[in-house]
Amino acid sequence: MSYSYEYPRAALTVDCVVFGLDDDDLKVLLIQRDLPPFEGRWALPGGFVRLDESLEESARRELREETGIENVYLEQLYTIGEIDRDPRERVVTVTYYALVKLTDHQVQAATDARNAAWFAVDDVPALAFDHAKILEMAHERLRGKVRYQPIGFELLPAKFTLRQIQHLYEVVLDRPLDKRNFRKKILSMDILVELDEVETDVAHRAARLYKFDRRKYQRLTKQGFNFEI
Amino acid sequence: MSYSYEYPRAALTVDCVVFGLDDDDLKVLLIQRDLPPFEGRWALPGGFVRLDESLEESARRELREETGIENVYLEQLYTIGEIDRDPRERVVTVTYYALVKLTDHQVQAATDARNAAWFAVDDVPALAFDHAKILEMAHERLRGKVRYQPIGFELLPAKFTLRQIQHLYEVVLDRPLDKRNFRKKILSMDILVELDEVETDVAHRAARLYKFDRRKYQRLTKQGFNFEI
DNA sequence: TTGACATAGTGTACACACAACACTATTATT
DNA sequence: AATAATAGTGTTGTGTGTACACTATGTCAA
Repeated sequence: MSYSYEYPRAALTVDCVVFGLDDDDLKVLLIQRDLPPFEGRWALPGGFVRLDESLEESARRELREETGIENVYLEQLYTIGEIDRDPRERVVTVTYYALVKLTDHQVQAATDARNAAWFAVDDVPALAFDHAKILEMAHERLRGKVRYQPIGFELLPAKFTLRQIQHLYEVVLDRPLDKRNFRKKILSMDILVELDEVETDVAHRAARLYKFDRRKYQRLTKQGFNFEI
Repeated sequence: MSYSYEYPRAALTVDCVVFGLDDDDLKVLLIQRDLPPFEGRWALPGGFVRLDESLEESARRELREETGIENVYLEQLYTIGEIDRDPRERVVTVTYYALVKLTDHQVQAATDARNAAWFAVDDVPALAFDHAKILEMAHERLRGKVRYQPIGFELLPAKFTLRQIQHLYEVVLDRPLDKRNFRKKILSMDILVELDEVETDVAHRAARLYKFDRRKYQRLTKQGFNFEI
Protein backbone atom coordinates (compact mmCIF):
# COMPACT_ATOMS: atom_id res chain seq x y z
CA MET A 1 0.00 0.00 0.00
CA SER A 2 1.22 3.49 -0.74
CA TYR A 3 -0.11 7.03 -0.58
CA SER A 4 0.22 9.59 -3.36
CA TYR A 5 0.07 13.37 -3.27
CA GLU A 6 0.29 16.04 -5.92
CA TYR A 7 3.14 17.82 -4.13
CA PRO A 8 5.97 16.32 -2.10
CA ARG A 9 5.40 16.19 1.64
CA ALA A 10 7.69 16.26 4.63
CA ALA A 11 7.54 13.44 7.14
CA LEU A 12 6.19 14.58 10.49
CA THR A 13 7.47 13.33 13.83
CA VAL A 14 7.22 14.17 17.50
CA ASP A 15 10.13 14.11 19.94
CA CYS A 16 9.90 14.36 23.71
CA VAL A 17 12.32 15.68 26.28
CA VAL A 18 11.39 13.89 29.49
CA PHE A 19 12.71 15.52 32.65
CA GLY A 20 12.97 13.88 36.04
CA LEU A 21 14.56 14.91 39.31
CA ASP A 22 16.46 12.88 41.85
CA ASP A 23 18.42 13.78 44.97
CA ASP A 24 21.32 14.96 42.88
CA ASP A 25 20.41 16.29 39.47
CA LEU A 26 17.90 17.09 36.85
CA LYS A 27 17.74 14.03 34.60
CA VAL A 28 16.56 13.37 31.07
CA LEU A 29 15.27 10.10 29.68
CA LEU A 30 17.00 8.84 26.54
CA ILE A 31 16.54 5.88 24.24
CA GLN A 32 19.26 4.04 22.43
CA ARG A 33 18.49 3.78 18.73
CA ASP A 34 18.36 0.28 17.29
CA LEU A 35 18.11 1.35 13.64
CA PRO A 36 20.07 3.55 11.30
CA PRO A 37 20.65 6.41 10.98
CA PHE A 38 22.57 6.99 14.20
CA GLU A 39 22.23 3.32 15.14
CA GLY A 40 23.40 2.78 18.70
CA ARG A 41 23.30 6.49 19.55
CA TRP A 42 21.18 7.88 22.30
CA ALA A 43 18.18 9.92 21.24
CA LEU A 44 15.01 11.52 22.51
CA PRO A 45 11.97 9.27 22.56
CA GLY A 46 9.69 10.03 19.62
CA GLY A 47 8.36 8.79 16.30
CA PHE A 48 6.11 9.42 13.36
CA VAL A 49 2.77 11.15 13.68
CA ARG A 50 -0.17 9.05 12.57
CA LEU A 51 -3.09 10.61 10.77
CA ASP A 52 -5.68 9.46 13.28
CA GLU A 53 -4.15 11.22 16.27
CA SER A 54 -3.42 14.82 17.21
CA LEU A 55 0.16 15.92 17.80
CA GLU A 56 -0.12 15.69 21.56
CA GLU A 57 -1.78 12.28 21.35
CA SER A 58 1.09 11.21 19.17
CA ALA A 59 3.63 12.39 21.72
CA ARG A 60 1.82 10.59 24.52
CA ARG A 61 1.62 7.38 22.49
CA GLU A 62 5.31 7.42 21.72
CA LEU A 63 6.12 8.04 25.36
CA ARG A 64 3.96 5.12 26.38
CA GLU A 65 5.35 2.78 23.73
CA GLU A 66 8.99 3.64 24.18
CA THR A 67 9.24 4.33 27.88
CA GLY A 68 6.04 3.15 29.57
CA ILE A 69 5.37 6.65 30.84
CA GLU A 70 1.75 7.81 31.02
CA ASN A 71 -0.30 10.64 32.48
CA VAL A 72 2.46 13.17 32.75
CA TYR A 73 2.71 16.91 32.35
CA LEU A 74 3.37 17.48 28.66
CA GLU A 75 3.80 20.73 26.82
CA GLN A 76 4.68 21.64 23.28
CA LEU A 77 8.11 23.18 22.93
CA TYR A 78 9.02 24.09 19.38
CA THR A 79 8.79 22.78 15.84
CA ILE A 80 11.96 22.22 13.91
CA GLY A 81 12.04 21.95 10.17
CA GLU A 82 15.54 22.64 8.97
CA ILE A 83 15.95 21.04 5.58
CA ASP A 84 18.85 18.74 6.38
CA ARG A 85 18.17 17.76 9.96
CA ASP A 86 17.54 14.14 8.97
CA PRO A 87 19.96 12.53 6.50
CA ARG A 88 17.25 10.39 4.91
CA GLU A 89 14.65 12.90 3.88
CA ARG A 90 12.83 16.02 4.95
CA VAL A 91 11.53 15.47 8.46
CA VAL A 92 9.75 18.13 10.48
CA THR A 93 9.54 17.40 14.17
CA VAL A 94 7.19 18.85 16.74
CA THR A 95 8.97 18.74 20.06
CA TYR A 96 7.43 18.40 23.51
CA TYR A 97 8.81 18.34 27.00
CA ALA A 98 7.45 16.26 29.83
CA LEU A 99 7.90 16.47 33.58
CA VAL A 100 7.67 13.22 35.49
CA LYS A 101 7.91 12.13 39.10
CA LEU A 102 11.08 10.10 38.89
CA THR A 103 10.17 8.00 41.91
CA ASP A 104 7.17 6.65 40.00
CA HIS A 105 9.07 5.93 36.80
CA GLN A 106 12.39 4.47 37.77
CA VAL A 107 11.72 0.92 36.61
CA GLN A 108 9.66 1.11 33.48
CA ALA A 109 12.45 2.48 31.38
CA ALA A 110 13.22 -0.64 29.35
CA THR A 111 9.68 -1.58 28.37
CA ASP A 112 10.37 -2.75 24.83
CA ALA A 113 13.46 -4.05 23.16
CA ARG A 114 15.17 -0.70 23.16
CA ASN A 115 17.56 0.42 25.83
CA ALA A 116 16.38 3.40 27.87
CA ALA A 117 18.11 5.27 30.66
CA TRP A 118 18.12 8.43 32.71
CA PHE A 119 21.06 10.82 32.28
CA ALA A 120 22.02 13.94 34.17
CA VAL A 121 21.02 16.84 31.92
CA ASP A 122 24.49 18.34 32.19
CA ASP A 123 26.19 15.10 31.29
CA VAL A 124 24.48 13.47 28.33
CA PRO A 125 26.26 11.42 25.66
CA ALA A 126 26.37 12.51 22.01
CA LEU A 127 22.83 12.50 20.72
CA ALA A 128 21.32 11.57 17.36
CA PHE A 129 20.09 14.18 14.86
CA ASP A 130 19.70 17.66 16.35
CA HIS A 131 18.46 16.27 19.64
CA ALA A 132 21.17 18.02 21.65
CA LYS A 133 19.75 21.33 20.46
CA ILE A 134 16.22 20.24 21.34
CA LEU A 135 17.34 19.21 24.80
CA GLU A 136 19.03 22.56 25.23
CA MET A 137 15.86 24.41 24.24
CA ALA A 138 13.75 22.31 26.58
CA HIS A 139 16.13 22.92 29.46
CA GLU A 140 16.00 26.64 28.85
CA ARG A 141 12.23 26.65 28.62
CA LEU A 142 11.98 24.73 31.87
CA ARG A 143 14.35 27.15 33.60
CA GLY A 144 12.26 30.06 32.43
CA LYS A 145 8.84 28.61 33.03
CA VAL A 146 9.46 27.09 36.44
CA ARG A 147 9.75 30.60 37.84
CA TYR A 148 6.30 31.82 36.95
CA GLN A 149 4.25 28.64 36.72
CA PRO A 150 3.96 26.01 39.45
CA ILE A 151 5.11 23.21 37.16
CA GLY A 152 7.98 22.21 39.40
CA PHE A 153 5.64 20.12 41.51
CA GLU A 154 5.26 17.77 38.54
CA LEU A 155 8.83 16.68 39.24
CA LEU A 156 8.21 15.93 42.91
CA PRO A 157 6.28 13.13 44.60
CA ALA A 158 2.75 14.01 45.74
CA LYS A 159 4.02 14.61 49.28
CA PHE A 160 7.27 16.47 49.64
CA THR A 161 9.29 18.48 52.11
CA LEU A 162 10.17 22.14 51.79
CA ARG A 163 13.78 21.09 51.38
CA GLN A 164 12.81 19.04 48.34
CA ILE A 165 11.11 21.98 46.66
CA GLN A 166 14.02 24.22 47.41
CA HIS A 167 16.41 21.62 46.04
CA LEU A 168 14.27 21.42 42.90
CA TYR A 169 14.53 25.14 42.31
CA GLU A 170 18.22 25.18 43.08
CA VAL A 171 18.86 22.41 40.57
CA VAL A 172 16.68 23.83 37.82
CA LEU A 173 17.75 27.44 38.26
CA ASP A 174 21.32 26.39 38.95
CA ARG A 175 21.91 28.71 41.89
CA PRO A 176 21.68 28.42 45.66
CA LEU A 177 18.65 29.88 47.41
CA ASP A 178 18.38 31.18 50.95
CA LYS A 179 16.49 28.70 53.09
CA ARG A 180 14.55 31.17 55.21
CA ASN A 181 13.63 33.45 52.34
CA PHE A 182 12.59 30.54 50.18
CA ARG A 183 10.34 29.03 52.83
CA LYS A 184 8.79 32.38 53.61
CA LYS A 185 8.06 32.98 49.96
CA ILE A 186 6.64 29.60 49.02
CA LEU A 187 4.49 29.42 52.16
CA SER A 188 3.23 32.97 51.78
CA MET A 189 1.76 32.03 48.41
CA ASP A 190 -0.70 29.83 50.26
CA ILE A 191 -0.74 27.11 47.62
CA LEU A 192 0.73 24.35 49.79
CA VAL A 193 -1.12 22.24 52.31
CA GLU A 194 0.76 21.26 55.44
CA LEU A 195 0.14 17.57 56.13
CA ASP A 196 0.07 15.76 59.47
CA GLU A 197 2.98 13.66 58.34
CA VAL A 198 6.72 13.84 58.32
CA GLU A 199 9.25 12.16 56.11
CA THR A 200 10.49 8.71 57.17
CA ASP A 201 13.73 6.79 56.95
CA VAL A 202 15.99 9.73 57.51
CA ALA A 203 18.88 9.65 59.96
CA HIS A 204 18.03 13.00 61.53
CA ARG A 205 15.08 15.15 62.43
CA ALA A 206 12.30 14.42 59.97
CA ALA A 207 10.86 17.27 57.95
CA ARG A 208 7.20 18.00 57.60
CA LEU A 209 5.45 16.90 54.41
CA TYR A 210 3.39 19.21 52.22
CA LYS A 211 1.36 18.82 49.10
CA PHE A 212 0.54 21.22 46.31
CA ASP A 213 -3.09 22.36 46.34
CA ARG A 214 -3.98 22.84 42.69
CA ARG A 215 -7.55 23.93 43.46
CA LYS A 216 -6.34 26.68 45.72
CA TYR A 217 -3.80 27.74 43.14
CA GLN A 218 -6.42 27.98 40.44
CA ARG A 219 -8.76 29.91 42.69
CA LEU A 220 -6.03 32.39 43.54
CA THR A 221 -5.04 32.69 39.89
CA LYS A 222 -8.56 33.78 38.99
CA GLN A 223 -8.21 36.50 41.60
CA GLY A 224 -5.14 37.89 39.90
CA PHE A 225 -2.50 36.03 41.90
CA ASN A 226 0.74 35.40 40.04
CA PHE A 227 3.04 32.57 41.03
CA GLU A 228 6.64 33.69 41.00
CA ILE A 229 9.87 32.37 42.46
CA MET B 1 3.58 14.35 -11.36
CA SER B 2 2.79 12.82 -8.01
CA TYR B 3 4.66 11.72 -4.91
CA SER B 4 4.16 8.41 -3.14
CA TYR B 5 4.92 7.39 0.41
CA GLU B 6 4.57 4.13 2.29
CA TYR B 7 2.49 5.77 5.03
CA PRO B 8 -0.05 8.58 4.71
CA ARG B 9 1.27 12.06 5.45
CA ALA B 10 -0.30 15.23 6.75
CA ALA B 11 -0.06 18.40 4.71
CA LEU B 12 2.12 21.03 6.36
CA THR B 13 1.37 24.73 6.30
CA VAL B 14 2.53 27.92 8.00
CA ASP B 15 0.22 30.69 9.17
CA CYS B 16 1.27 34.13 10.33
CA VAL B 17 -0.33 36.55 12.74
CA VAL B 18 0.96 39.96 11.69
CA PHE B 19 0.59 42.67 14.31
CA GLY B 20 0.81 46.38 13.70
CA LEU B 21 0.12 49.40 15.85
CA ASP B 22 -1.53 52.69 14.98
CA ASP B 23 -2.63 55.68 17.05
CA ASP B 24 -5.67 53.79 18.24
CA ASP B 25 -5.28 50.05 18.43
CA LEU B 26 -3.27 46.95 17.98
CA LYS B 27 -4.07 45.71 14.47
CA VAL B 28 -3.78 42.40 12.71
CA LEU B 29 -3.34 41.85 8.99
CA LEU B 30 -5.87 39.52 7.37
CA ILE B 31 -6.37 38.15 3.89
CA GLN B 32 -9.68 37.41 2.26
CA ARG B 33 -9.73 33.87 0.90
CA ASP B 34 -10.47 33.52 -2.80
CA LEU B 35 -10.83 29.74 -2.78
CA PRO B 36 -12.87 27.17 -0.89
CA PRO B 37 -13.04 26.13 1.82
CA PHE B 38 -14.12 29.30 3.62
CA GLU B 39 -14.19 31.22 0.33
CA GLY B 40 -14.66 34.92 0.99
CA ARG B 41 -13.80 34.61 4.67
CA TRP B 42 -10.95 36.46 6.25
CA ALA B 43 -7.94 34.39 7.28
CA LEU B 44 -4.36 34.62 8.43
CA PRO B 45 -1.77 34.85 5.67
CA GLY B 46 -0.08 31.51 5.16
CA GLY B 47 0.32 28.54 2.88
CA PHE B 48 1.97 25.22 2.22
CA VAL B 49 5.54 24.50 3.23
CA ARG B 50 7.83 23.59 0.34
CA LEU B 51 10.51 20.98 0.74
CA ASP B 52 13.34 23.29 -0.23
CA GLU B 53 12.78 25.84 2.51
CA SER B 54 12.83 25.79 6.30
CA LEU B 55 9.67 26.58 8.24
CA GLU B 56 10.70 30.15 8.94
CA GLU B 57 11.72 30.68 5.32
CA SER B 58 8.32 29.39 4.36
CA ALA B 59 6.58 31.84 6.65
CA ARG B 60 8.64 34.73 5.30
CA ARG B 61 7.91 33.72 1.71
CA GLU B 62 4.18 33.56 2.33
CA LEU B 63 4.27 36.94 4.02
CA ARG B 64 6.10 38.42 1.07
CA GLU B 65 3.84 36.82 -1.53
CA GLU B 66 0.55 37.56 0.16
CA THR B 67 1.19 40.90 1.82
CA GLY B 68 4.44 42.33 0.46
CA ILE B 69 5.89 42.40 3.95
CA GLU B 70 9.62 41.69 4.34
CA ASN B 71 12.34 41.91 6.95
CA VAL B 72 10.15 41.86 9.99
CA TYR B 73 10.41 40.42 13.45
CA LEU B 74 9.09 36.87 13.18
CA GLU B 75 8.81 34.25 15.86
CA GLN B 76 7.36 30.77 15.98
CA LEU B 77 4.23 30.53 18.06
CA TYR B 78 2.74 27.05 18.19
CA THR B 79 2.02 24.06 15.99
CA ILE B 80 -1.54 22.91 15.64
CA GLY B 81 -2.43 19.47 14.42
CA GLU B 82 -5.95 18.68 15.51
CA ILE B 83 -7.32 16.02 13.21
CA ASP B 84 -10.31 17.91 11.87
CA ARG B 85 -9.05 21.46 11.74
CA ASP B 86 -9.23 21.49 7.94
CA PRO B 87 -12.34 20.00 6.29
CA ARG B 88 -10.40 18.70 3.29
CA GLU B 89 -7.71 16.58 4.85
CA ARG B 90 -5.22 16.39 7.68
CA VAL B 91 -3.33 19.67 7.79
CA VAL B 92 -0.77 20.52 10.44
CA THR B 93 0.10 24.19 10.66
CA VAL B 94 3.15 25.82 12.18
CA THR B 95 2.09 29.27 13.32
CA TYR B 96 4.24 32.38 13.56
CA TYR B 97 3.63 35.90 14.70
CA ALA B 98 5.21 38.96 13.18
CA LEU B 99 5.60 42.51 14.44
CA VAL B 100 5.70 45.23 11.82
CA LYS B 101 6.03 48.99 11.77
CA LEU B 102 2.61 49.87 10.48
CA THR B 103 3.77 53.20 9.11
CA ASP B 104 6.05 51.33 6.68
CA HIS B 105 3.43 48.81 5.60
CA GLN B 106 0.19 50.66 5.22
CA VAL B 107 -0.04 50.52 1.47
CA GLN B 108 1.36 47.20 0.37
CA ALA B 109 -1.54 45.22 1.69
CA ALA B 110 -3.18 44.38 -1.62
CA THR B 111 -0.09 43.18 -3.47
CA ASP B 112 -1.66 40.32 -5.36
CA ALA B 113 -5.21 39.62 -6.38
CA ARG B 114 -6.33 38.88 -2.86
CA ASN B 115 -7.91 41.43 -0.61
CA ALA B 116 -5.87 42.27 2.46
CA ALA B 117 -6.65 44.63 5.31
CA TRP B 118 -5.74 45.63 8.83
CA PHE B 119 -8.29 44.98 11.58
CA ALA B 120 -8.32 46.01 15.19
CA VAL B 121 -7.36 42.89 17.12
CA ASP B 122 -10.41 43.23 19.36
CA ASP B 123 -12.75 43.60 16.42
CA VAL B 124 -11.97 41.02 13.76
CA PRO B 125 -14.57 39.39 11.52
CA ALA B 126 -15.28 35.65 11.62
CA LEU B 127 -12.13 33.87 10.54
CA ALA B 128 -11.52 30.74 8.48
CA PHE B 129 -10.45 27.42 10.03
CA ASP B 130 -9.21 27.76 13.62
CA HIS B 131 -7.56 31.06 12.90
CA ALA B 132 -9.46 32.86 15.63
CA LYS B 133 -7.82 30.55 18.15
CA ILE B 134 -4.40 31.15 16.60
CA LEU B 135 -4.92 34.90 16.76
CA GLU B 136 -5.93 34.59 20.38
CA MET B 137 -2.78 32.61 21.20
CA ALA B 138 -0.60 35.10 19.38
CA HIS B 139 -2.19 38.01 21.20
CA GLU B 140 -1.61 36.33 24.53
CA ARG B 141 1.99 35.53 23.68
CA LEU B 142 2.60 39.11 22.64
CA ARG B 143 1.07 40.41 25.88
CA GLY B 144 3.30 38.12 27.87
CA LYS B 145 6.50 38.60 25.94
CA VAL B 146 6.37 42.35 25.51
CA ARG B 147 6.93 42.70 29.23
CA TYR B 148 10.27 40.96 29.44
CA GLN B 149 11.71 41.35 25.95
CA PRO B 150 12.13 44.65 24.10
CA ILE B 151 10.09 43.48 21.11
CA GLY B 152 7.63 46.34 21.36
CA PHE B 153 10.01 48.58 19.43
CA GLU B 154 9.38 46.39 16.39
CA LEU B 155 5.91 47.92 16.29
CA LEU B 156 7.17 51.52 16.38
CA PRO B 157 8.93 53.62 13.78
CA ALA B 158 12.71 53.90 14.16
CA LYS B 159 12.32 57.26 15.89
CA PHE B 160 9.56 57.56 18.42
CA THR B 161 8.43 59.63 21.36
CA LEU B 162 8.11 58.40 24.92
CA ARG B 163 4.37 58.87 24.59
CA GLN B 164 4.34 56.44 21.67
CA ILE B 165 6.11 53.73 23.67
CA GLN B 166 3.80 54.25 26.57
CA HIS B 167 0.80 54.07 24.27
CA LEU B 168 2.18 50.85 22.83
CA TYR B 169 2.38 49.24 26.24
CA GLU B 170 -1.00 50.55 27.25
CA VAL B 171 -2.59 49.07 24.14
CA VAL B 172 -0.84 45.72 24.32
CA LEU B 173 -1.19 45.26 28.07
CA ASP B 174 -4.67 46.78 28.00
CA ARG B 175 -4.25 48.96 31.06
CA PRO B 176 -3.31 52.57 31.69
CA LEU B 177 0.22 53.34 32.85
CA ASP B 178 1.40 56.27 34.93
CA LYS B 179 3.29 58.71 32.73
CA ARG B 180 6.00 59.69 35.20
CA ASN B 181 6.65 56.19 36.42
CA PHE B 182 6.75 54.81 32.91
CA ARG B 183 9.25 57.40 31.71
CA LYS B 184 11.42 56.93 34.76
CA LYS B 185 11.47 53.18 34.22
CA ILE B 186 12.12 53.07 30.50
CA LEU B 187 14.81 55.75 30.69
CA SER B 188 16.51 54.16 33.69
CA MET B 189 17.08 51.02 31.62
CA ASP B 190 19.50 53.02 29.51
CA ILE B 191 18.56 51.32 26.25
CA LEU B 192 17.15 54.40 24.51
CA VAL B 193 19.12 57.13 22.78
CA GLU B 194 17.80 60.64 23.05
CA LEU B 195 17.95 62.26 19.62
CA ASP B 196 18.42 65.92 18.75
CA GLU B 197 15.04 65.92 17.08
CA VAL B 198 11.45 66.42 18.03
CA GLU B 199 8.28 65.19 16.40
CA THR B 200 6.75 67.37 13.67
CA ASP B 201 3.27 68.20 12.46
CA VAL B 202 1.67 68.23 15.87
CA ALA B 203 -0.64 71.01 17.04
CA HIS B 204 1.04 71.39 20.42
CA ARG B 205 4.42 71.23 22.03
CA ALA B 206 6.52 68.70 20.13
CA ALA B 207 7.95 65.74 22.03
CA ARG B 208 11.53 64.62 21.87
CA LEU B 209 12.37 61.65 19.64
CA TYR B 210 14.26 58.61 20.85
CA LYS B 211 15.52 55.44 19.26
CA PHE B 212 16.12 51.99 20.63
CA ASP B 213 19.80 51.13 20.96
CA ARG B 214 19.97 47.41 20.27
CA ARG B 215 23.75 47.27 20.76
CA LYS B 216 23.48 48.79 24.19
CA TYR B 217 20.66 46.43 25.05
CA GLN B 218 22.67 43.39 24.04
CA ARG B 219 25.70 44.59 25.96
CA LEU B 220 23.63 45.07 29.08
CA THR B 221 21.96 41.70 28.61
CA LYS B 222 25.33 39.98 28.66
CA GLN B 223 25.97 41.69 32.00
CA GLY B 224 22.86 40.15 33.50
CA PHE B 225 20.45 43.00 32.83
CA ASN B 226 16.85 41.94 32.42
CA PHE B 227 14.40 44.05 30.49
CA GLU B 228 11.09 44.28 32.29
CA ILE B 229 8.07 46.57 32.12
C1' DT C 1 0.05 89.71 19.86
C1' DT C 2 -2.28 87.52 22.94
C1' DG C 3 -4.90 84.10 25.07
C1' DA C 4 -6.55 79.46 24.90
C1' DC C 5 -5.46 74.79 24.37
C1' DA C 6 -3.01 70.62 24.06
C1' DT C 7 0.59 67.86 25.30
C1' DA C 8 5.63 67.61 27.13
C1' DG C 9 8.18 67.10 30.88
C1' DT C 10 9.39 66.70 35.81
C1' DG C 11 10.05 64.92 41.81
C1' DT C 12 8.69 63.19 46.19
C1' DA C 13 6.90 60.26 49.74
C1' DC C 14 5.10 55.99 51.20
C1' DA C 15 4.47 51.09 51.11
C1' DC C 16 6.07 46.79 49.98
C1' DA C 17 9.14 43.19 48.44
C1' DC C 18 13.76 41.20 48.31
C1' DA C 19 18.21 40.03 50.30
C1' DA C 20 21.40 39.15 53.83
C1' DC C 21 22.21 36.82 57.78
C1' DA C 22 22.79 32.70 62.57
C1' DC C 23 20.99 30.35 66.01
C1' DT C 24 17.88 26.87 68.55
C1' DA C 25 15.02 22.53 68.13
C1' DT C 26 14.42 17.82 67.13
C1' DT C 27 15.42 13.23 65.96
C1' DA C 28 18.49 9.21 64.96
C1' DT C 29 22.69 6.93 66.00
C1' DT C 30 26.53 5.32 68.72
C1' DA D 1 24.60 10.85 77.16
C1' DA D 2 27.02 12.86 73.54
C1' DT D 3 27.28 13.53 68.66
C1' DA D 4 25.69 14.36 64.16
C1' DA D 5 22.57 15.93 60.88
C1' DT D 6 19.02 18.57 59.28
C1' DA D 7 14.49 21.21 60.56
C1' DG D 8 12.72 25.28 61.58
C1' DT D 9 12.47 30.22 62.66
C1' DG D 10 12.79 36.80 62.50
C1' DT D 11 14.73 41.05 61.82
C1' DT D 12 16.76 44.77 59.44
C1' DG D 13 18.35 47.44 55.68
C1' DT D 14 17.96 48.41 50.81
C1' DG D 15 15.84 48.91 46.71
C1' DT D 16 11.71 49.02 43.78
C1' DG D 17 6.95 50.03 42.56
C1' DT D 18 3.17 53.19 43.10
C1' DA D 19 0.47 57.13 43.75
C1' DC D 20 0.03 61.67 42.71
C1' DA D 21 -0.16 67.46 40.26
C1' DC D 22 1.96 71.16 38.48
C1' DT D 23 4.93 74.02 35.20
C1' DA D 24 6.90 74.46 30.41
C1' DT D 25 6.50 74.85 25.58
C1' DG D 26 4.63 75.13 21.26
C1' DT D 27 0.40 75.72 18.01
C1' DC D 28 -3.54 77.97 16.55
C1' DA D 29 -7.14 81.22 16.17
C1' DA D 30 -9.12 85.54 17.19
